[in-house]
Amino acid sequence: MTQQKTFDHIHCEQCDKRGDSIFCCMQGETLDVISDSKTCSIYRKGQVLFNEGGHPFGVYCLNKGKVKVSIVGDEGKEQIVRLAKDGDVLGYRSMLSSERYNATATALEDSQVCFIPKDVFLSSLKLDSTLSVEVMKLLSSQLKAAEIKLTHLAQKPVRERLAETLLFLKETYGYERDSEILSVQLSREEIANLVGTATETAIRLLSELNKENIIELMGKKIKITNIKALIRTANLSDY
Amino acid sequence: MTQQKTFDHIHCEQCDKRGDSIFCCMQGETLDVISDSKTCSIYRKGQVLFNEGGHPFGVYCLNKGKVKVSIVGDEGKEQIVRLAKDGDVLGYRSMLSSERYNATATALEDSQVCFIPKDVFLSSLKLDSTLSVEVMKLLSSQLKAAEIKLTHLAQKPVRERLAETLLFLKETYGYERDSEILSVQLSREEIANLVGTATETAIRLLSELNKENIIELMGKKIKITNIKALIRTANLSDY
DNA sequence: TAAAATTGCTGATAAAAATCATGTCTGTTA
DNA sequence: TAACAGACATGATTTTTATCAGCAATTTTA
Repeated sequence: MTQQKTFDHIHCEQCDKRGDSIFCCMQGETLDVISDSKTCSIYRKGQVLFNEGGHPFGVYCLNKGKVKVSIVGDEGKEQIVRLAKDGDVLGYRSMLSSERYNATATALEDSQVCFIPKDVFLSSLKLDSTLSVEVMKLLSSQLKAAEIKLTHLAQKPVRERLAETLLFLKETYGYERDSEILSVQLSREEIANLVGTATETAIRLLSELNKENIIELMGKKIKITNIKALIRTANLSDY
Repeated sequence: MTQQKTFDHIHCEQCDKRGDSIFCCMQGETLDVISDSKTCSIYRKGQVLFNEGGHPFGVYCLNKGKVKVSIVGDEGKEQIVRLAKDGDVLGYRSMLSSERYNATATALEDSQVCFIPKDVFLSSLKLDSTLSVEVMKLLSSQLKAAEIKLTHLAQKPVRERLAETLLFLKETYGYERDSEILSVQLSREEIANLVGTATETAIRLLSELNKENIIELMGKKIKITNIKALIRTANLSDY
């Protein structure tokens, strides 16, 4: 394993990302134990936090950065199942059920990641029932999201799913400051693997949306020029 | 609401389905409270346990029977996201996050269902940490299953997914006794909504598998005559 | 910085799947 | 039991999407 560069620890209590995370309701001693036992490192773009099939030794807390979580299908093709942002916790699921990882987590850009050892996390789970509740809520919302995504994959055409994916990227990571440019940069292949289609199809439909002045393509950067039209092409029942 | 027929309560401690359920590790007083507060009713085939959009008032424990859990897509088409069998618990997820149901649960055959009121379940969750752990494990495994299903929907052709679905039905509900006939009877439309395809496509591919002597169609009954060939057409990496 | 490799783009074609249309079979009900 | 509705089946057609191929642009690396 390559040596990870570390970054300055701050106490979890001071972490401004904690409010949105599963650690939001924790305090005092239990939080101290977690804070003291964590190690914080920087993952460069493309580096892997953990690998499908590997054994979990703890949970990863994304302090700052962007991470994709993906599964490799039977034909070797990547499917991105989730995107993680600041404050998100990764790799806890396999740990709960003492299984190997069934997904791979890869940094989409240079990211600061805290690692909490397995035994510390599990004992915190026993000691602090608010943590259990938060974990259950998180799992619930992820399950809900997965089932909706599954339904859309089964029922919606690629163009609608692509539009939906772009909106999802906006929801998740937002815009670059003072612009309508998405603040994630994904390759066309990654966009396709998020949408669930062939790379060429994704490229083609992106340039279609470009021609229709719904988005503007600037290399890897994507600007959403007409979000209303994008929502319309996503054809969502809610929104 | 129609009056449900009830069936004889037995104490949860005596329930032989409990071993496989999230209540497996519970005992003593906490289990008594659950057992005393539950109501047990019979849902006839086609009856709905709970509806997408409705408010959860408790959890459903399937004592005996078969239930489908489905989401209605934006175009009004049903997508079956899960199948429940004896011992499975339903509707706990929306309750945990105090949301409305985001799926509908419908009896596939006459089923005995126990209902545990919300407050009782939630307080048990606080009192008994083994229950929390089991809920987390259950959510984890369902999330894993959903992500795999999602990946297959994105990447595998319908024929493979249909074969996979038939194998899944066998895993979940097994055969009728002394035969290779699946013990669930679904309409062709339901099979299609499980596979994620058009009804005609499902019908066509079923009769293809029939012609190839991999399965045998007997009305709604499906006999798996060559499971090895079925596994091969499912084209799974594991298995 | 030049060469190589990867990524992005576009057109042509093929394959897969959905849709439309029609007819048959099944079970239900008047 | 006739007739009706609903489910099932199958053919024809259209639409959607994937695949293949070739080239341009960009990025990486020597």
